[in-house]
Amino acid sequence: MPKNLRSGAPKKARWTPDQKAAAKKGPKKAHRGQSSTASGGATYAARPARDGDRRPERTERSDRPARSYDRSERPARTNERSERPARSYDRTERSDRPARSYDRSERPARSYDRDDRAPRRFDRDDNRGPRRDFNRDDRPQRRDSTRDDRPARRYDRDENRGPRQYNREDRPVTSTNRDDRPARSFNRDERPARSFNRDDNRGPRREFDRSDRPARSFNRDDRPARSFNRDDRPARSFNRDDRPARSFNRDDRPARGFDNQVDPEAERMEADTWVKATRKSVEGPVTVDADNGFAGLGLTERLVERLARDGITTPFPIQSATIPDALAGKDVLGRGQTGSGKTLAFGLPMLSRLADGDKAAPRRPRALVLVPTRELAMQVSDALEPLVHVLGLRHKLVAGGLSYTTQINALNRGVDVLIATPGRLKDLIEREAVQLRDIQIAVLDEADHMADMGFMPEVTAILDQMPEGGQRMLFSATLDKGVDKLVEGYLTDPVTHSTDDAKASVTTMEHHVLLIDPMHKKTITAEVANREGRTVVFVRTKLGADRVALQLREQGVFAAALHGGLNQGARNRVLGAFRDGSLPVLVATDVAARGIHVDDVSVVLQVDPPADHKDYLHRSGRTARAGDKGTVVTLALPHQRRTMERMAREAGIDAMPTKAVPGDERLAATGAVTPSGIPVPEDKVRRVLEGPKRGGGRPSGGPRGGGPRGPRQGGGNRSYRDDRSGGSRGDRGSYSRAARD
DNA sequence: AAAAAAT
Repeated sequence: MPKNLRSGAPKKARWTPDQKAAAKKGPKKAHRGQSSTASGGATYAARPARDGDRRPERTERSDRPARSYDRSERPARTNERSERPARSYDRTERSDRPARSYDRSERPARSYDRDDRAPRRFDRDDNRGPRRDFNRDDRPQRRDSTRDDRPARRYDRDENRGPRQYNREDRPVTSTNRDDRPARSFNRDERPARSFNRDDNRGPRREFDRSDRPARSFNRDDRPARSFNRDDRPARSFNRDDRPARSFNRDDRPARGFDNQVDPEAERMEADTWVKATRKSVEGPVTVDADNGFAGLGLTERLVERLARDGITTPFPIQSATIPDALAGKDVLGRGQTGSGKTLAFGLPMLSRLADGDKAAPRRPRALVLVPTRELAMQVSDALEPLVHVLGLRHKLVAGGLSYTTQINALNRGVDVLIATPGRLKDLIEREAVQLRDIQIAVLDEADHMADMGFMPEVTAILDQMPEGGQRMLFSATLDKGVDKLVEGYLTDPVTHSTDDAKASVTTMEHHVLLIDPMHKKTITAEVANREGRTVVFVRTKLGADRVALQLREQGVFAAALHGGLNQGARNRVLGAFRDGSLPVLVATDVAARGIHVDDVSVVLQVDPPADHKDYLHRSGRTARAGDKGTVVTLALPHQRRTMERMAREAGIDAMPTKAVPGDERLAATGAVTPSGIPVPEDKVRRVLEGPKRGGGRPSGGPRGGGPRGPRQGGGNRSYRDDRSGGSRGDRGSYSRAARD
């Protein structure tokens, strides 16, 4: 019997010794005499028979014909099910009941069979064989054999017992078949007694069920209602709201829809960016001024000009340091946090070098940029887009959550620069959609993250596919063991350039570590997050992100979660809403800790402390970008104080933990405002985060539309990336600031 | 723990 996962304690505990005794003396027992638990009997006693109970029918076994007749008339199959105990009874091997559900799960068609059961019942009593034949249309061999095959069947049952329960719980497919499955399997597990009861005392068991589990009996009788309930389930409905396509996906495994479902919108947004960038690149003539800092670095003139068109004329330190060496084809080890301008630091020389060579052969890209998250990949792709284009090169973003087709097609046409996350790239390599033997330049961005245990095997597998002697550039915030290994294994005489020291060097950033009582965490989180401007709230887990976002909304702070458990479309929408200002608070896992660029994040609030000082710096790097001011607030529970002190030391920040309570002036000093307490209406959340309308809406969706794109679309595709062109910062283009990361 | 591929 599986452990009772949900309730924590076995239901058995509820039975008094008297009840147990009663159970043992139960009527059914009398003729069965082998109930393995007392539960059925006990519950039986507890509940009087109802009109709806099948008992009477059952009792009347003798008039089987009549019965089968009744059965056929019975609309709900469920009822029949409950009668099954009789069946198990026939089978000497009761113990195998679980096996039965196992079979079920294996036979999707089963639900259909169910409707057919009425006849089956009939058969059952008299002639087992026939009945069975009827039900199992799909098993020819069985059909002809009647009694002979019975043993075999039992055998199966026994064997499958364990598996079956397992399947029930875990298999999405199951739920797909039956609307009520999830609830059901749940219940099953909770009621150990049930399977036992089944055999012996059908009636009792049933009563037990009914009285004990109102919801269930309700659902059973009334299936439609149940499916309805399904929609109400929080986690689920959340997803649903996000993804118009979801109902469509429903047939798929939930996990899949949730995780890596290819989102058409994500695809379209990708295409959209491309169009926009292309349009921008053909605006009026530009002159490269004499004081253009990029002019003297040796880059192809077209690139310098293209940058100037977007007002980018002064290289960041890491750029001026790295570019000459990178242009010379040397291996480069760049140390610097995101925000220091890494994308252009490797992107410009890479493209400049590629500009001269032959075009890429089909499926054989010439350069590879490997990044740890999809968002980062998109950001890099966007940043390089205009530059790639101006050189007449081609690039492609290859990452999970996007369709294989476009990626494979692009690769077939030939791609010069591949921007990829490791998983999908490896997948495509295995599918022979791409090979890396022509890679001349490889870049590892956020290498310290890529060197994580989880990433490392894939990363090295990919690196091993590339020819030796190619140029490798590796950018990392730190040089710890993992990165060291990459450097030793894959870089040759690297030139190291570092702008900062993996320490907090940004002087415009303020750090606060607040020592708080656990009971105040929710309130304080809401206070700190509730302020003018954008706030990024970091939490440790995906579940935590959802939870904190919900709690914030309940307290009147408009927030939404961003994490890897969302499908790509939802990720894009959330990030887009945050970037365009319609969503003030982003609650994220570390998926957003690195590289993600959003302007004007005034506060980074770490509800859960980061894992280490590197993460601290990466997370805090979401604020105070490019000279802006920013505040980093970290909440620490008492037991986290020492860790936080150490981390602050390692990160080079000056912030001793100080106690804080809700309404603290210390919080107010950072701009915190006590939230209204009026929950943010869910439809507002939906409105802001919803995808393109389906059914009756514009064919290709809302404002991000797929229609002809004219200048009026200047603001364009906000949910895909930062696009503030035309704003106060001038028309610096899509890679204005993001590119400097 | 999260992220990164799905089947």
